[in-house]
Amino acid sequence: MGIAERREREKERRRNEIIDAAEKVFFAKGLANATMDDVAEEAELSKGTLYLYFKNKEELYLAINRRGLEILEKMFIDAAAQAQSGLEKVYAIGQSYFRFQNQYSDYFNAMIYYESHQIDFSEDNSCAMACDQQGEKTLRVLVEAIESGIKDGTIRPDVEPMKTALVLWGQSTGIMQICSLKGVHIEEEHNINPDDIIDLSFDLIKRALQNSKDKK
Amino acid sequence: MGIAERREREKERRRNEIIDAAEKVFFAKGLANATMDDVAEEAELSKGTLYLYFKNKEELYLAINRRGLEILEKMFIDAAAQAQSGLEKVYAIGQSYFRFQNQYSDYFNAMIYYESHQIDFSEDNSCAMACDQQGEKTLRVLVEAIESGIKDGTIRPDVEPMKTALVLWGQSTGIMQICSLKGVHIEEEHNINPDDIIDLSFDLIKRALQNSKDKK
DNA sequence: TTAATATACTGACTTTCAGTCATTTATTAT
DNA sequence: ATAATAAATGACTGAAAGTCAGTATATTAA
Repeated sequence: MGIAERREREKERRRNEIIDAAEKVFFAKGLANATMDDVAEEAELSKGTLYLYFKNKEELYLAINRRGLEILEKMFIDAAAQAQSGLEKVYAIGQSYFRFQNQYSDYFNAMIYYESHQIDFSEDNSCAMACDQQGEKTLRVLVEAIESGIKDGTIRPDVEPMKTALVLWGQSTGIMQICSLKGVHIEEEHNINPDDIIDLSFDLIKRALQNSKDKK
Repeated sequence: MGIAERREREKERRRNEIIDAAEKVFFAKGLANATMDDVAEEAELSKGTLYLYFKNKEELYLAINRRGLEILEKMFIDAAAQAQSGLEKVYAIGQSYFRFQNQYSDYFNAMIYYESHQIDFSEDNSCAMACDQQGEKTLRVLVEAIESGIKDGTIRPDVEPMKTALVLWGQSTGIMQICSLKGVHIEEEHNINPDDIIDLSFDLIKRALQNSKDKK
């Protein structure tokens, strides 16, 4: 009897429909200004039903963030595949992160939320845990790029891949967070193009990682 | 008649008392879990009075952040004064930022809030504007350290001080944000000490900035 | 076919809290 | 003393997250 299975599928579909609706509403109004009633209306469901599928507003928002992290992972994989050397892979991943921030700015905002709040990664916050896992997967692409760079000699052999990946992730996120939120302000105040800041950031990282003993 | 002046002084004192109370409450409970009624009680004032002194809850929190940025500026100045070369000054400023994050973690959390939210820097958000100005002052210490490094030859002459300062600020904030919020989690999951991540981050920055043509 | 059971959904209700404002209290000027 | 001004109050309002007793729909058993 496939009834239980069908029910499971329908439940999953409904769950995704709710996330779709939540994206529309949260992306249009911003998390703080959007209400669960707004989402319920967009999803053509009652508010109570939302809470059957998601523990609370934050969990729903984290479900959106998970989708963003999945997109980002794919972009990282593509970027790494395109590049030749390990160092170039790392650089290409950085560039793809930058593209993500531009093309999927709403998902990027969800990521800023995720990265700048104390999230409780416990059993009953399934979306938080899913974000954590997807984040690990996404980061692993960068770790592997660094490892390949050490192997092919383009990256200094004395860096620890995991630690370094965490540093690059944190640094890049920090830079793009500033440019995303305060970019206009920086432009007005200092006549500096935020994109230049991001370029410079990646340039500094490249210099810091490259193996000076690499034979060209 | 010094009555108006005395009134002004008393107003300023009361304002500071409110910020003191807000620090106690917000630092103990966190911004989201603290209420304006809590602050009012701690300040031994009615809630209405708080709104005579601060436009809203966010502005009050930003008043706290301004204090944090003032402390940070002093720490930057001290750090830079202690170091010899420009490059060392930059490194020392980074270290002092790290110390700030440890010693004043509550102020640092206020900074995370400030850096990760879309703040409206308009006329009638005086605390937001004050944060912006104080932020500029604090950043200027770093800009000057970079300039002195270019002058004394320890930092590559081809970096633009303001742009570079913004990059270092964003990168360092990003790293410390992660370590502050997800540090325990990183430690558990990867057996990596968050402090090592921060060390590595500063090491990479140093390598990226140093002038290879510097005669020792 | 119908009754019993299980599952999915609803929306009115509760609670909490930011922000307001008519009123009161305190201070200064006449 | 009294009027005028400034400072402070706290009950009230509106908004929104989250709950839950009740309704509707689908499935199974008799």
